[in-house]
Amino acid sequence: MRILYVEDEKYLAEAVIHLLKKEKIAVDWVADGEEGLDLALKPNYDAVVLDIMLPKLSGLEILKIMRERGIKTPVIMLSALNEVEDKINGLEMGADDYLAKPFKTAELIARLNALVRRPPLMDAKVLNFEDLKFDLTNRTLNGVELTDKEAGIFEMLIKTPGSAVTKEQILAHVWGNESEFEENYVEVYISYLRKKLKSLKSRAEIKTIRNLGYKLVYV
Amino acid sequence: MRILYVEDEKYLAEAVIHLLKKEKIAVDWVADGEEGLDLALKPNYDAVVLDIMLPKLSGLEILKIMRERGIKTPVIMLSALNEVEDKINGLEMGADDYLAKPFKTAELIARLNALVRRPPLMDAKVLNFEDLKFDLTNRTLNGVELTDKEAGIFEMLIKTPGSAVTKEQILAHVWGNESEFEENYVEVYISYLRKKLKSLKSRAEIKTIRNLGYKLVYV
DNA sequence: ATTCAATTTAAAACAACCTTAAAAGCAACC
DNA sequence: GGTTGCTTTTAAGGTTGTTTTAAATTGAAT
Repeated sequence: MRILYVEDEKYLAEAVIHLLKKEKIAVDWVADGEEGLDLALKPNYDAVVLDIMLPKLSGLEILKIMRERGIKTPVIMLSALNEVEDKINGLEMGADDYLAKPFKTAELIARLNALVRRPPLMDAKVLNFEDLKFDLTNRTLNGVELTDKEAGIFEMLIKTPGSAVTKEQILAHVWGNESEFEENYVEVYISYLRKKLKSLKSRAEIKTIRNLGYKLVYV
Repeated sequence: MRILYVEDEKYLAEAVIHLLKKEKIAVDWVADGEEGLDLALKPNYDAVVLDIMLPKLSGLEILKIMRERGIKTPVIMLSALNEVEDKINGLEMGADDYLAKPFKTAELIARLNALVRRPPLMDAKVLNFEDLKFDLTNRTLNGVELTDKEAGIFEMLIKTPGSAVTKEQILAHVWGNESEFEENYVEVYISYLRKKLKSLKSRAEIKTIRNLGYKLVYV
């Protein structure tokens, strides 16, 4: 699960992020409303957590614009000390849940899981495509092991067989916010994945769509 | 058997825990409702014992949220002095049993055992995997003795042969609530277990899956 | 033909993991 | 009650596999 967390209190954010990571929840964190809005408008997240009091643009405004643009990503609002009015405003504007500060991170995790409708832990998932069987718990593809990043990318490809995934989506999902050389990361790992697919003698392969991205196809 | 016990009366809790330990029941104890909820939402327990009157979040609320989230761990409710209404509420909300305070710890033990459907004592359980025979009652693996922690970890591995167990799952199951250095505990004990497996000349071994966990495999 | 995107490789940097040993904790025994 | 022996925790250094970086090569499009 990947979420966007817009929060201006640095220390709080760091603490929360640390705990979310332990739950295998990847977090993109930004500290002001404008940046938050930019990221929230991209369809890269399973959920968005918005503080209300923020520099430049409040959480409520972000939410409002998101919904106006038709972005349906689930949103959890955070606000200090039970400001009831905010709560009402938030829920009316289309927030999916609400959490009063201070909150327990575990409570946030629980609500995130509920929102993303994923049972709290463990699910021995296996994804199939033609002659491929991708086991998420063991991170193996037809028996051969994949590394973290390989698995992250392959999961995206096999979940949308036939339709393309952009490099930006891959970067966002597997790496989060990063700096230089980003696109090459994906290229490198696509190369590794192709090598592994070939070693499996699978008839599936990763097809490049120039200037767009990649997709998994069956030849 | 591992249980979660949420109780704000410290001295009562200590007394009860002491007696449960004698029965080989491992107990995680927390004193307030919020912490209780956090832990109750994880699938780490064979049963949960909830006092009703608690700071921050009542036992009934914890139970309610647990069931909403689909957590099916058996729950025993505790409440002072036959508050009949609480009893009814509790059972309606999905509690599995109910005990009025003050109670005899032996009574609690009996109900826990009943709930976990395990005959009061003795069960000569033996888990097998390829050339390994792990005897839970005297904690021996092909004859060699394992310590508490070694056995706790090995049990998890041998119960899910072929699929990986994460360090977090191991920590939760074998240690419960803990603080610093946690991950290293697991690493140290995996190392000990490997040493013992080698001394047995078993063809089974513990495989590391980087960034994910461990699994038992046969070479 | 030239340019820009994508591929591939290999080395360096990094983080996860392993191992060991000593310290601390605990329980059994005299 | 202190000694003994065993388990668990703490800590640090070494090892290995993964990820990042970078640069050279290939391939597609105008």
